[in-house]
Amino acid sequence: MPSARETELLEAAYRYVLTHGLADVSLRPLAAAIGSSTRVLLYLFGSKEGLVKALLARARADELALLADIGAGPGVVRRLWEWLAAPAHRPLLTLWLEAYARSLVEPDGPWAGFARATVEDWLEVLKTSQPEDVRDTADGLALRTRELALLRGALLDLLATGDGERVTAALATSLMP
Amino acid sequence: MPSARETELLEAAYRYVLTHGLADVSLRPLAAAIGSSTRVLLYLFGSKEGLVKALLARARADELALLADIGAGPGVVRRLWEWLAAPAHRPLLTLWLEAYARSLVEPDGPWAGFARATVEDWLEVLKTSQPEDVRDTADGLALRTRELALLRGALLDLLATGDGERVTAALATSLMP
DNA sequence: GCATCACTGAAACACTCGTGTCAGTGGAGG
DNA sequence: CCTCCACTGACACGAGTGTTTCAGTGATGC
Repeated sequence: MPSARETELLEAAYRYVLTHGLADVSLRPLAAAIGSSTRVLLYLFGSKEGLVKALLARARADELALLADIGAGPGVVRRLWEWLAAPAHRPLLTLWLEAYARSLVEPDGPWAGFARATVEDWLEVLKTSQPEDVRDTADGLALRTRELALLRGALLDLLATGDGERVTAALATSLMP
Repeated sequence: MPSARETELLEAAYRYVLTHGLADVSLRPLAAAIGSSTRVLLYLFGSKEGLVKALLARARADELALLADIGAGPGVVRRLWEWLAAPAHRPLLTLWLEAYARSLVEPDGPWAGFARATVEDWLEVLKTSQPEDVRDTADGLALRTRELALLRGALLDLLATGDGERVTAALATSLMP
């Protein structure tokens, strides 16, 4: 269990990487920005890898909190998209994509399994939102995989172009129950 | 116009980054792996940034060659997906995703505009594949944006899970003309 | 009062990084 | 032959990296 100071610094570091990216973060600038020192970060998190792992877990916690908040049932896709498209969430989602890509390129290290884990998290939510009688059928699996692909692909487009209008219009047919 | 030696080394470096990733490549290991030296890479490409830019352009050339090859007309989505799902193309696509994410995190530098550029490239291909009477309508734009999202989201899933069967099944309804 | 413990500061270590300097190669053209 | 020019090797420079060592703090609990 983390100490008070540890969660405090983790929170500050999390805010830092949301705007600076996680890929090429380095201890000294990070420590300076959050009013700490490399010595303390190393003391609390053991190593840089430990810190990155903690930050990734922190980001995942945000994601899981969202999924719990969204709930299940009809209209999930619409609610998920509304959340994804909100400008306030863009830094988090950019960070998410960064970690996703990284975990594919470098399957070892702190990133390991991140991409696969989020696919499964989301598929699970979509699954519990399906009517019971299709949940365990091949059609059900195909349908939620398709919904996930649509959301993620739309997100990619949105993050690159910022054109929320066009992308939301493209999803419109899926957003009507 | 690049010299013979330059394109030769670029090709070798391209093969290297396809397996090692582009994000944290460094000159010395790269030079050693392709039988060159940092001195020569710097001489030919001016700087590391120049080299990265050349590599990014090289990857994009692969992508554009594909798009030209696929052609236009009915069945594009199916043909595009067949190409995306081919295991042989996975390194290229992982590299593509890496560059995509990077260009969002770090809008300056050699990566600039990569994400936006590929969105436009692909939308263009999908557009010329649409029947003329919808090409310039709002519906046409929404439809191809949707197709692109589906393809890209499916690709994300595939790269993370490797589960080509499930993802292809999810796309099935879109793959039938 | 004293020991314990979480935390912190300063400085150093052993790297790796991109890049610059200076000196050559070898072959092609005059 | 001699000159030019694309290319290459060896090495050093300054900056930045994660990590370690050593030496403290200040508060808490006995």
